[in-house]
Amino acid sequence: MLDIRFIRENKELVAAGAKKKHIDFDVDALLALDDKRRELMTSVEAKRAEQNAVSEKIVQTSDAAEKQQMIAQMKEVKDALTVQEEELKGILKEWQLLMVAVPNIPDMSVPDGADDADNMEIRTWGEQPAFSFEPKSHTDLMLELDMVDFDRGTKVSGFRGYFLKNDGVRLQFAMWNFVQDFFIKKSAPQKWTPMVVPSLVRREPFMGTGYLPQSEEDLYKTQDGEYLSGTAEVATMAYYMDEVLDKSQLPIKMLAFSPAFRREAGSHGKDTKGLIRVHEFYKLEQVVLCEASHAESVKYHEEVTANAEEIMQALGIPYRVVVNCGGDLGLGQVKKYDIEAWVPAEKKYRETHSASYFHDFQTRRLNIRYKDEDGKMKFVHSLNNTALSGRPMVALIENFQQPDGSINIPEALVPYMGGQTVIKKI
RNA sequence: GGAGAUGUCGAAUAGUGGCUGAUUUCGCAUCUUUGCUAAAGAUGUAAGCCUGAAAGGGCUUCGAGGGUUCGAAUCCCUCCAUCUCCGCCA
Repeated sequence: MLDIRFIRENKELVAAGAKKKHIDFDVDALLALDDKRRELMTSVEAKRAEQNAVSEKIVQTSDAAEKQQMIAQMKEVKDALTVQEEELKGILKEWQLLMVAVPNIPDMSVPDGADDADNMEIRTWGEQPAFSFEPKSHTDLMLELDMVDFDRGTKVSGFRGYFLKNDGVRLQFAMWNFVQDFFIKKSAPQKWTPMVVPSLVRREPFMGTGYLPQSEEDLYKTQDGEYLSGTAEVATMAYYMDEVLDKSQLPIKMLAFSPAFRREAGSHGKDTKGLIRVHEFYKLEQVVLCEASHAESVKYHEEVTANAEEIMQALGIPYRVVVNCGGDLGLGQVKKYDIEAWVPAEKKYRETHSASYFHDFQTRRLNIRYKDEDGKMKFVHSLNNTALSGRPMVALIENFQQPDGSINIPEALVPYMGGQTVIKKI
């Protein structure tokens, strides 16, 4: 959400931002409604002021007749007030709906474009492995090594269901532990706080982070009205919801682990095999809250991106970084980098990390503030990036496969695998 | 699942229809006194919105949302949270 006063004063900027994101939004319609809202509000408040003033007189008057007369007079004011309040309520509802639909303004450095095909590669790291044989997919490799069971996964859980097994489990846990230690070592000068956060989350945090109301169909919903979140970002961002932070606490860096659930409503035919696109997986997420400064946001955006790159480098997974174009940005995002790992069987880069910053778009909705030196309350800035999801393991398995179908363990993970250096058929 | 209790300004607390946007204590900030500290005293101590060049004025907020009333922290309803007891499950 943006500040209505900012929108009023910068309507061209807001309109241009929406256009760059390829989001239809009529700023003039919002501003017209806002004029109506303020006009009605002024009138309602004047009537309330009158009511308050006369109420005070009613108390002070001892003359019973005069009192009765004033009460009668106030009844009329109240009736008129009720009518206007109803009208205002309707307008406010409509206004709220438009307000949560206003897209945040993308950064100057975001390239133009309609969708992910227009994202711009800004750097690559690592060598795409040159295989002397036709590389297998992670699906085949894992099945042959008994690391996963999709058939029973589907039987038990339904479409896209899976069981991780044996070395699949050990490798996955090794990766969690490696990444967690990576951040613990990173915890100077500012501490990364490891957290395990809920996936079962109320509606408000989804509204606050910008996943609702726009993406309702992508979320699982319980019969009690909560939703299952697709990323730990939702609960982690809401941790400080409705709180006023001390400036000395900033930046707050959280490393949050949670299960992630995705309905994949719009991608029924895509990636139907393997672990690339599943309904349920686990995720470690970097979430940062910093002071309200563009420079700070940019600084930490680069930092959370660098963290993910360092992890990929330590694992030896070739990747590239793209800067997402306007059309591929979410409603609240100012700028986003995707890190995409090389997936040999597909001969493609596939997204493994998504680093974005939001300025105060999320924190305004979530009401997370701090008091600045000038004594003013400000909304903190927020940003996040994946630390590790299930996908890097897919890339790792395919990139490290050997002619005999075994998988070499990257050196960094060997200690986390109890000294094991290779996954092979026994 | 059943029964009951509670939710007030950073903390604790007063407050059962108008004189309460709200008592008191602590905390915190500034100032005074002081060789320094402590102690004492004085003053202040929310946020949001509307309006205004500003000064200022106004509105809203006592867990949240509705309702009753000319008027609600106070009465009624729903929800949320916490606590106690019972049941159920492990």
